[in-house]
Amino acid sequence: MELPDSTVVHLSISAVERDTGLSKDTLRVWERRYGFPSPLRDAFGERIYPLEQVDRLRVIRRLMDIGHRPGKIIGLDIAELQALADTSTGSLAGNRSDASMDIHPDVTQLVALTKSHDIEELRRQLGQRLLRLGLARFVTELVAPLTQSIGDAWSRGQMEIYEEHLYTESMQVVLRNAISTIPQPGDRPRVLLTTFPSEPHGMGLLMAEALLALEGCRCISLGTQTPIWDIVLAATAQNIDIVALSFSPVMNPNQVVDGLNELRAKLPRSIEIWAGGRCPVLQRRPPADIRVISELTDLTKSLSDWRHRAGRQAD
Amino acid sequence: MELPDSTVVHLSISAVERDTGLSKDTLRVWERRYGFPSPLRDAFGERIYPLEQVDRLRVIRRLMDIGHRPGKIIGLDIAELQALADTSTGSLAGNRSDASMDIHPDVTQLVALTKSHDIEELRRQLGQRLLRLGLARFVTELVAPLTQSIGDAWSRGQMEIYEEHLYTESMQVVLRNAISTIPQPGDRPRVLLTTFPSEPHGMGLLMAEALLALEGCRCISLGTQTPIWDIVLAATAQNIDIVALSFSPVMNPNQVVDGLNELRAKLPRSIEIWAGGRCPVLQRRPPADIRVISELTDLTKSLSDWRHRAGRQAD
DNA sequence: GTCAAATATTTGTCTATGACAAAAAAGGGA
DNA sequence: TCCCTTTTTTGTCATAGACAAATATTTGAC
Repeated sequence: MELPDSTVVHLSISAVERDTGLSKDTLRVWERRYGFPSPLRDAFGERIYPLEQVDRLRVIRRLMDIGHRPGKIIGLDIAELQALADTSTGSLAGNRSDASMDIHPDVTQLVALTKSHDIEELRRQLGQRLLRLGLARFVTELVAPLTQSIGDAWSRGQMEIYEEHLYTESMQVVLRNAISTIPQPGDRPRVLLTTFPSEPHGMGLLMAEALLALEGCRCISLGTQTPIWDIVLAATAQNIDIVALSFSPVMNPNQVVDGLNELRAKLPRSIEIWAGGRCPVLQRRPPADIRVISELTDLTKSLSDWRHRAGRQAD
Repeated sequence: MELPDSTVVHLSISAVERDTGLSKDTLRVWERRYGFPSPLRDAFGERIYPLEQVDRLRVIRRLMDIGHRPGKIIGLDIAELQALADTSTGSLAGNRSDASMDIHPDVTQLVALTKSHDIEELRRQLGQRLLRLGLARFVTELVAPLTQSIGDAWSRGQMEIYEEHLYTESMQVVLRNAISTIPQPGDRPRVLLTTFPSEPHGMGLLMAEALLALEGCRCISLGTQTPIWDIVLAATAQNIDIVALSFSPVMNPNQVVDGLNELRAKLPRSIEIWAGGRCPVLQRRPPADIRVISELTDLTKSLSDWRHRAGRQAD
């Protein structure tokens, strides 16, 4: 894969923030404390980061997402970082000590297919698996582990972001299609699905929507990135029973906890908040009065619990 | 619509940044210069913003998006701001002086339907319109003006963000479904569709994808928010002819221009960049070597131009 | 009067450095 | 091994000054 030689070899601090997800404050304080990154300065005394350093920052960022601490890894060079990425799995950082639920051969095959960039074939294969398994099993047994494998591969540097985007786009098409064919949706509970403003990943929402709709829930999806106040407005206006939120490992832990607390404070107690997704902080510091859904399979359990409670209240 | 009384009446500076889209730097410098916002301080001396001020900031932000300048409007109170929002249309700030292409009655009806929150009916109506008009006319004559009307209504404060999300979600379902039924996609040009990392709106992409696919393009969509470097990687790996980007008015003008220049520098000259969307800066300062698509209808024109050029080169 | 060039103002983002709370790691005893 | 306390790490907040780029205003020519 031959790439064009870039005339722009340096990035401004805001470009680096955009490309690495590290805030300007963090970039500056790292420079002060650890001596890395060590950007050059332009004619105005402003930081300009060589591409090489930006790449290293990206790798560091990925390692931090799976539990490494900056102070320990920031001094390592690219090769050492890569070695670390290869050895460490997502099982650092308090991920539930799953026996990694032995990976289905289909999953490895589909990961490989994603990397081959043959989108048509990928989409065809996904459609075929969907038909074979049925939507519920397709979601729990294939989509969930596959999405996680893709995420793991990315964090190990074995997959580019754009490849993840290609996968996500294909899978979304398949899932949305399947969801829209679910015959007559039920009436209760009314579930509002969305993510916080800093969470752009929508796969979790689609998986949840599929399972909930199959169980007869009325799902109202706002898509991704809804401001907290608007979640409150939507929940009250739509007479919602449950607000379901999805979090990916990339989300800033503080934003997760602060956001959930803020939302809990603003929503009436009668509306439940369910938080799902592979986000470490949900396990480590689960906020009060929030139901944390660790596994997709817990969703149906939580749902029958809700129906049980709702039934008793109605009596 | 009765809302819960919130126990949390103050927000931290990062929460305000998240909810208003104004950077921390901007919030602090406004306070220094204009005396607004004027947050209280918590026990640690950190800013805490009353909800009332956050609301005012949101209105100010909306007015700025349509061309007002902060210095002129920051002193106004909520009522005056609202009055301003009602009078000013999107025609400030160098929007092409369209005669607003007299609004189709369907559009006003569908805007009203969106505000009524009857999603099922909205989706049904959209599906019906699609069948009646055909996909191409549906996109150019209905989706485009409707989406703009929704955006205008939002910037006038007549529509909440969550209502916009409900609309977007419904329309996306309809459009994606329609796109997936387009029979056999053509082969060339190969078009990569995506947005920059700070642009979460995906409607423009879907509209473009629909029109391009109808014209026989091979569309490869990465969804929204792809890092620039990954756009480059994807374009080269997928043997792309045209990278099509979509921009909404909310995007920061600097990020638009800087991003386009960066992308242009990193992509081989043989790959074209097409930039579309109702983003004022695209008209005011169009970057060099980028094709700006002002109107959706220009898309087919640009496409035949491309085919003409490609044909000549092949000779 | 209109239009273009020159000047002035506005505005966002950058700089630097210090401080501190919350999270994580390490230490100490049952 | 587990729990509680102390220490270290780390991100984010604070202040305040600077300046370029964008926008508005004035000047001068026609």
